[in-house]
Amino acid sequence: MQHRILTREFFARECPEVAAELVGKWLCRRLPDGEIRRLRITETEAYCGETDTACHAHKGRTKRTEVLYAPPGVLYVYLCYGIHWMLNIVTGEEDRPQAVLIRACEGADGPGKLTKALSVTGELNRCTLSDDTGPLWLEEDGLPCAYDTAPRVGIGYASPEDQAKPWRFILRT
DNA sequence: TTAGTGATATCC
DNA sequence: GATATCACTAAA
Repeated sequence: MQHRILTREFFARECPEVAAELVGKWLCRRLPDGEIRRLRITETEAYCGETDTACHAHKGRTKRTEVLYAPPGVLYVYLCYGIHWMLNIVTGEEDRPQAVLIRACEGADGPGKLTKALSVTGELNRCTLSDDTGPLWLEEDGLPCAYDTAPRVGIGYASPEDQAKPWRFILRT
């Protein structure tokens, strides 16, 4: 099976669309020691713009959320609860704060475990997704895959309408 | 169910 | 400067 590396164009669309299509793709990471690890994405969530009260950027641009306004294909990595790194990929046009949270991969259930398994830390924040010579990239295998949708989790602070949005995408196995 | 953990945002 | 919050996990 020929794998194709996802390019910038893939991420230059509305984030629910990108989040849905990322399910079943391969997250590829070159570890600091040079070892390459590839994991299939099983779960994503979309965080979509200033109008989405669940999105970090819904209150506007700050030092932390600035990276969400970057061009598509940029990584947004931040620390949660002082322990866990969260891995996001910026989508949509530049100046539109949208991102897809990679919630889980095959063999790494949960966003904190995922970044631990791939040695993803704040060092990768603001990095641009690259090809297979860089620290992190994505591949597709061309196989169609089915997914289920569900409301997002852990966003109790968002408005009821935004909490109800089916912007969580889970690989159907 | 709850403790742990530290950056960020929001208040003095 | 201080403190309240947080897109989580592991241990019990």
